[in-house]
Amino acid sequence: MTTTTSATPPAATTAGTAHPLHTPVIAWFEAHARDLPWRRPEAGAWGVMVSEFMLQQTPVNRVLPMYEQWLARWPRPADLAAEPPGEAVRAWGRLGYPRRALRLHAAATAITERHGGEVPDDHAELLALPGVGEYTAAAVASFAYGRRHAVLDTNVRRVFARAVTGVEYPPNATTAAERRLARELLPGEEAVAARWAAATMELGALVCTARSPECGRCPIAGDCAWRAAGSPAHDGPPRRGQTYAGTDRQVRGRLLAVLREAHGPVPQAALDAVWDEPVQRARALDGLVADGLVEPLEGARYRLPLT
DNA sequence: TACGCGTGGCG
DNA sequence: TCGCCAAGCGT
Repeated sequence: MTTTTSATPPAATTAGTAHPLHTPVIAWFEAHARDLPWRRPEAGAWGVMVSEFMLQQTPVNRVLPMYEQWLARWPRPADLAAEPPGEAVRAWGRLGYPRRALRLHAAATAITERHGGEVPDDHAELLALPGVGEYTAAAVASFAYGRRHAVLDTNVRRVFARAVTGVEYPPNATTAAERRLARELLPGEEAVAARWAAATMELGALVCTARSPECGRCPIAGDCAWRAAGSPAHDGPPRRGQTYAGTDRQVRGRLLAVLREAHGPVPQAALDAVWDEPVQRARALDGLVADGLVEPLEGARYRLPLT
């Protein structure tokens, strides 16, 4: 829906890199892709970058309203860079992992200072920005600028693990073999490669999901190595779980929530009220300060960072 | 390499 | 109910 392609070329690629999965996956994408705001032309590269930061480990539905608020308030990198980092943290709301807000603010500052206010289109320059790793650099270059990069996120890794490798889940950490496979499967033609990147991600997000894949709706079910093997259950080390209850993360979340909602300096006593165990509470607060998410003031008071 | 880092919805 | 899961990054 995001483009008006007529007559999709037959998995056309430059070298001998055409692969039987290209055409059905891209055709499926043309028919079923969601109309997400960061996929519209008016989003621009900055919109794509903001969405990618927000989508790091956070579901689309929770990102949508925050994305709209951020783009309305800060339509260009320089607009965000002109405000204190604490404003980014406050506007992050309850999206989680608030260090992303700090890093997005720092990235906006770097873009303003080093790139004339324009999000760079070069993978290496993107990678040099705070909070931009291998995935995000490839995603911005591919989705915003149509460049040819293997985009390996959790969705794509799962699709490849199943369809090509024949296992239910990819390894815990991205391996060299996965990167090689992703490069090998990448269509040779730049515009097709960008389409493929978005299409494989969308297939993983909508059909080839982690918990209950809907193989009946999958355009490549007939070519899927995992199905051909009888959909064997995951075998190997357990997938990395995330602990939360009772951890420092939960304490940090509570402390930061108080600071987000306050608009002046917050006295120590207000922070002490959110967690009764003093050692853990102090450790969590120290961590927030060390991360730059909280600024300590004179007289045992705290606020979101002004610098 | 493995771990720490938020939050909330779903099966 | 509660563990799993969600477009990762930095160290």
